[in-house]
Amino acid sequence: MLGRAFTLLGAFRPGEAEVTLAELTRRSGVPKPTAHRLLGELEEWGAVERNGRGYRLGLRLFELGQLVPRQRELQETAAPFLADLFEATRETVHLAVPDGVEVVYVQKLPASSAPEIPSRQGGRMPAYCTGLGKALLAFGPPARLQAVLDAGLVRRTPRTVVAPGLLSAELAEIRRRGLAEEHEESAVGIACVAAPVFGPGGDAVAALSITGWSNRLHTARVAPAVQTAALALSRALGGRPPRRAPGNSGRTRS
Amino acid sequence: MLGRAFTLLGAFRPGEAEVTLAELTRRSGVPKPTAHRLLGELEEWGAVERNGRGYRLGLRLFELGQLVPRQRELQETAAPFLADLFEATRETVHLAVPDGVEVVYVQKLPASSAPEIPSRQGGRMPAYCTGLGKALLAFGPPARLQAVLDAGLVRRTPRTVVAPGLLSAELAEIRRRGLAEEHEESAVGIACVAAPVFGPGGDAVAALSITGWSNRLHTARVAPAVQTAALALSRALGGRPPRRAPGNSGRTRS
DNA sequence: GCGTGCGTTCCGCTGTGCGAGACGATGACG
DNA sequence: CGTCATCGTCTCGCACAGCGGAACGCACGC
Repeated sequence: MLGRAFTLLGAFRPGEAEVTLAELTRRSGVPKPTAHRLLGELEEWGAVERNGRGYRLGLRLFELGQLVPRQRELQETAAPFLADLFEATRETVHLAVPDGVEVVYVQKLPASSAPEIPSRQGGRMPAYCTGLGKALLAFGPPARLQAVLDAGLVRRTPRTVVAPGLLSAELAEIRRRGLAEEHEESAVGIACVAAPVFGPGGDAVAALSITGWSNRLHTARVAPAVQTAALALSRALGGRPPRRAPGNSGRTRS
Repeated sequence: MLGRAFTLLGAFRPGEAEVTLAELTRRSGVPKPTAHRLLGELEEWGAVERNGRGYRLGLRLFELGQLVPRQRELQETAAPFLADLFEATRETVHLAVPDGVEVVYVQKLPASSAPEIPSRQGGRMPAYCTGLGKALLAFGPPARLQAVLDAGLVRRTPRTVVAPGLLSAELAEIRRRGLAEEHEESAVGIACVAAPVFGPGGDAVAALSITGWSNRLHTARVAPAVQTAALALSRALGGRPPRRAPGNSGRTRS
């Protein structure tokens, strides 16, 4: 029963004002009388709201969602750093956390001149083809990358990297630089610079980025600001970057 | 069963990292084996996450919460206006919507020099003793005010208005000015200026405010900025303020 | 060792959840 | 207008899903 209810909740889509009972039944496969009954209970609790024939997700879910520690703690600590980065660059700022083989956007500060970026606060994107995701893969536990490779790499644009060897090599380079870039791998016209944010455990627990038009974003110009903000946020979270392997010939950053 | 699950979800509190099964049982009254079973199902779905003996709300609820039309549509439209107001005043900015006899905070941009304000994004406060709530009562359907009066007015600070007649008179004044103020009615040391935000239907669908220390906030200085932002947001939402009653002797604002 | 509290599992039983079908309302179309 | 399709709402027999007291092993403090 609980699964059925959540299946119904999962049938609501971004950007929709309202959905009818019939449409929810079609999407979820829950029979109409059952869906009708469950929606009635969900409505009692505030998880859905009803307007005539239309249902929409209810405010109670927003309230619950704001209690989620994984986003709340991060968002509270990160807010000033993100605001600073937004003000310094005037480009769209993102903050995301890893979840399975994807990233979940915890915060998005959209720039007014921003391109149509397929990200959304509370939304998900595959990790392997986003700057944020690659930063998280490069500095996360190896099992995270393995899960991504096991799940398979799917081409989303002509520039998506779908060869496991190429991705691994890119992640190694990201580890050397401490920065990830994205050039139209997840969406045409979009570029991004992302840096990992470290928690007390030593792995990247989040990543933050600047996103803009690929033919306009000066990645070299914004990269130091992104990394600065990420390092500052890492410190505020009680984390710090891992030690560089001694044999690395990476450039000195002292 | 669904009610039980939601009761368990409702037992999580703001600011907690994790809660044990035993504590959830104590708070919710759901017997331990039942709670254990339900939490297991909630975990499968991502609504809760587990770490040893600790449970916490899961990312899936954050994702769902970000789909809620009532906050999403408002937040997307309001974000630039709120950011402008924050930058212009450098004080804490709030945006809230009405729900029953309370306001729910949709967005909060905290100022670094802000007092300890008992508000929280996704949190609730009574309407009758908050600037935001009073703005919503003054410009909302009369049934909303009636529900508040029926529920009763409870003193929270020495300055809380608990006489229905005084509250109604204050709301009439707010309707004349188009602005609400709060002086330590919800929390000691806190002052606030709030303005209603109108939707296409003519009633206030939200309110926005500036909040600060009561002995430091120049309400007269920030009030025009608050009202400007609220009127701009109203226009962006396809709404506008109601006509002034012809018999009113309020000051002309042409 | 003992006591307390924890999370996990079991299993008989019952009442809750289920949904095909029926029904009235609505809207589009000829 | 009549017909058809789709909508949301309700019914009710029944079976099985949900329930939770009790038991158990583990951890911790005295």
